[in-house]
Amino acid sequence: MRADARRNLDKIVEAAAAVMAERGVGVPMEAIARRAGVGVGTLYRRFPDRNALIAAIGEHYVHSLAEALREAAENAPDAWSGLRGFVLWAVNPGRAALATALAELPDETFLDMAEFAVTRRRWLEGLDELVRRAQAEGGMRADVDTEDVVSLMNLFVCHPADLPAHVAAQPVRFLHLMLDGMQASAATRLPGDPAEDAPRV
Amino acid sequence: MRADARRNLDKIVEAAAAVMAERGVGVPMEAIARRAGVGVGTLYRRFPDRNALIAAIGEHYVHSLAEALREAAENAPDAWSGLRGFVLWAVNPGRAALATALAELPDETFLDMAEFAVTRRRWLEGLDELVRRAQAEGGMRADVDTEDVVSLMNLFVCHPADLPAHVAAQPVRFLHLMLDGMQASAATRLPGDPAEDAPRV
DNA sequence: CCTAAGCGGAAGCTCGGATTCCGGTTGGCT
DNA sequence: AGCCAACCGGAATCCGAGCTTCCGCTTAGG
Repeated sequence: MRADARRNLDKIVEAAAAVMAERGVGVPMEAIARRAGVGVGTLYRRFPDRNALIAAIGEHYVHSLAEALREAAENAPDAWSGLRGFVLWAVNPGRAALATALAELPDETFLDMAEFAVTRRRWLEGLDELVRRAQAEGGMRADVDTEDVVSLMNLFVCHPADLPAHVAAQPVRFLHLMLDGMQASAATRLPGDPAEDAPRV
Repeated sequence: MRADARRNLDKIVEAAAAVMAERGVGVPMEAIARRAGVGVGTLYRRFPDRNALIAAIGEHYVHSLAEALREAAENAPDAWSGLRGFVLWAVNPGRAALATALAELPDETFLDMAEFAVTRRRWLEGLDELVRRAQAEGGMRADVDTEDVVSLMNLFVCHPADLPAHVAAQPVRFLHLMLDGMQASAATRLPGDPAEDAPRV
């Protein structure tokens, strides 16, 4: 692989991550190419379709998530503030924002990316562990689960262009509100609790 | 206007509200026509473009919001639970969900709908009043404002199809989380507070 | 200096969705 | 009952955004 080709590849992945974070995963290929400063031809030579591109970005993304999570879990004074800090970091619009798109990608896309799947699973497990710990320590309400946390992240992260203007302007503000709602001290009864909402026979 | 034409008009508005609530404001005109059980031709005869349709729905919508707000404000035991009840009601996916689309409509659209603008303003004022009251009574944290509440509603309401699957499946759950975060008892420091975040000179 | 790898971006294609239009239908008045 | 203007449905047409290909030109690297 020639040196310039290599450089372009990096520029493309970086640009795609940025543009998709800004305008959603469905952004025109040409917009990505333009941002990367290359022609669409170059883009297509490297990535036969959008999914390949998403998968490539996802790989970077998940790695950085895993890294940040590890760091948060280790350095925070307690599990809940670690979790809070991690989510705030991860949703920063500057980071690539692809969790939902990744989740929706057909499995075939990852055929030759075994390592990626492993990292992803490990990340989810790490998050789950941190959540449980935060709950055990009493910082986080017990009726919220890991999947809720992931959804919360996705809510702000996946289609920034479609968010109401005020939310898009300061997503961090709303993130704080949500996180505050996840605190143990905020707990009210949440719907969807199987024990409570089961149909009475 | 012939009686059947009148009936169709109502069916169209109702269908459009439902379909847009489900699939976003950009949903194909044909989908609306199908749901209403009429041909696209009929749709276009009544509403020259999408905006006219949105405005028509918006009128209904705002009226029902205003009504619900009034009721909540009067009947709830305290302002905060009234506000909470109102938001939970308003975000119910069964209701028309158009606030964002309405806000983004060009002003020309409302040229011959003076009454609508009035209702809308009055609704906003009522909401604002309820918020202030909830804060004064100590039920709601003071660093959240009316605009935040509106944005929160929009967040769940505007493009349901684009929400992460888990959120879409039980939006009420996330709504509760957000509302819990708005309770006075949940308050942590929120970013975006001008007094605190002003650049230090 | 040579050549194969690599590049850019115009051209053509696809397809979802908007919009038109007209032959057939029907409400409602006489 | 009979008439006709209002109204309807939906096939046909139009349109443009975005995808994908392809080839003549450029350049890295030996």
